[in-house]
Amino acid sequence: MTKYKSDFLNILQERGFIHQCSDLEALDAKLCEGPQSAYIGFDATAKSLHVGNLTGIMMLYWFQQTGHKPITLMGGGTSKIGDPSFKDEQRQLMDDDTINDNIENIKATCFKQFLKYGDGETDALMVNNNDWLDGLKYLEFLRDYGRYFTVNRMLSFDSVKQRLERESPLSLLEFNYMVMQGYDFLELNRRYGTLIQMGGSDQWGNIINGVDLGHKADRVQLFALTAPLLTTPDGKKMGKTLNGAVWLNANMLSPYDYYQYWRNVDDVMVGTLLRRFTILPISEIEKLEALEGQDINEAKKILAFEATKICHGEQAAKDAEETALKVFEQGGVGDDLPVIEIEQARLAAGIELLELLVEAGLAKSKGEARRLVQGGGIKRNDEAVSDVACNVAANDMTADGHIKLSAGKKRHVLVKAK
RNA sequence: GGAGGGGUGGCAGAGCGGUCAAAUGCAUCGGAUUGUAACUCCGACGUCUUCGGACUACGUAGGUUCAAAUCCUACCCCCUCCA
Repeated sequence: MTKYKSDFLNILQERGFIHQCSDLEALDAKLCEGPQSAYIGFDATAKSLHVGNLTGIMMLYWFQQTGHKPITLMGGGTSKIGDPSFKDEQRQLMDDDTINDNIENIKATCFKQFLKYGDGETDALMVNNNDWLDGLKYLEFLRDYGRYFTVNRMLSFDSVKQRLERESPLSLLEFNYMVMQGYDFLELNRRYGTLIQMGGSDQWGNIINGVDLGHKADRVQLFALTAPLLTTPDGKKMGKTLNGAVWLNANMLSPYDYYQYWRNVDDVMVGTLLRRFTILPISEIEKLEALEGQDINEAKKILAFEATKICHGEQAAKDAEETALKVFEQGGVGDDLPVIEIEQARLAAGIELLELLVEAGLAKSKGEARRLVQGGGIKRNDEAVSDVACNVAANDMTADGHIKLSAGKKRHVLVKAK
């Protein structure tokens, strides 16, 4: 294993964050000179980031921990046009208020746990590229910076090449994204002396554009540092649950579900994930990685706990862990299970099971609920239900004052009276 | 601008007048197995349903037919070749 002089690169190396770097040696030296600043760009199109963004956040975390200044760049300007890479979905134009609201939410629920913001030398900084992109003048921009981008070179980037090979259309707008991202880098360097941009390996081309631009326009050496993109063993992007993305915002995904996401990860991923998304000492991670067979569950519990703890706090992680223990190892219920409240009167009268399943969010439609029952996937108070037409009523209440409904082995909802 | 090919379910991709709610694969969800994993096997997979059916769907809008994803017309979009 290569040994670096800087703490930052050493940590990144041993935790598996280094994929490509424009000039590792020079960067290493630079990091030893004193506090540097590095940035990563994030999307501002939702109220929350998701686990797909976590790699970047952790890179910034370590960056700050090793005595440097992380900058979180929100793509407020670029969000206004919408990300064109999902060209099929009609992209709705987002207004400033929504975007700013998103940014505030993201800062409060996704960054604050990981990064310390402030005015100090190594305090994190939040910027919005709308600040400089919004006022750009097309002609001026083309004249001043457009000359540094050759189409020949832009065409050589993988992201572009793939699109051309697959014969899927690439709009000028999208083609311009890399130019704007490159410009962000230059701008940050001018404003804050930022020398480093990090990101996932898919961002390499975009980042390199900024590096080149810095070199050509201002004669500064900028650095690109990317992390390997995380994929599941079958090559898909990580971060999906039954309900969609794994959000970091507790209002969009409960800490318990967040915990469960990590708890249910593939065996082969555990080591990688522990290194990346926990801050446990490497020596401890190595011990966990050595576990085999059923014992891997222990490693997963620790992964889930640690990952939840960083994102949602220790108490939330403990609660999630406790609920998981009660539900899965003791077959009972826990406080963190989702609860749905039904009016006393309705409950007393009895509710059709299928209807209740839909209300509880365990099925999207009554048809689906029916199929679940027919397939033997529904349980009431841990007893399989086979009667499609049955009702749920007040007398199904357990002594604890709830009815436990389950769809499959992992989805449980508590029905309570209100 | 000219010639040709094509737009089908979350994706890929069959079907080319009735037996098509539409083959097959992937993805997804349940079940069995297990370790809240993976693999494998089985089942489900448009919406509603009094479980008999009903309704909505094959780019968009019309038309021909007892009957259309399938034929015709117009329009929109994509691709290839020529200019």
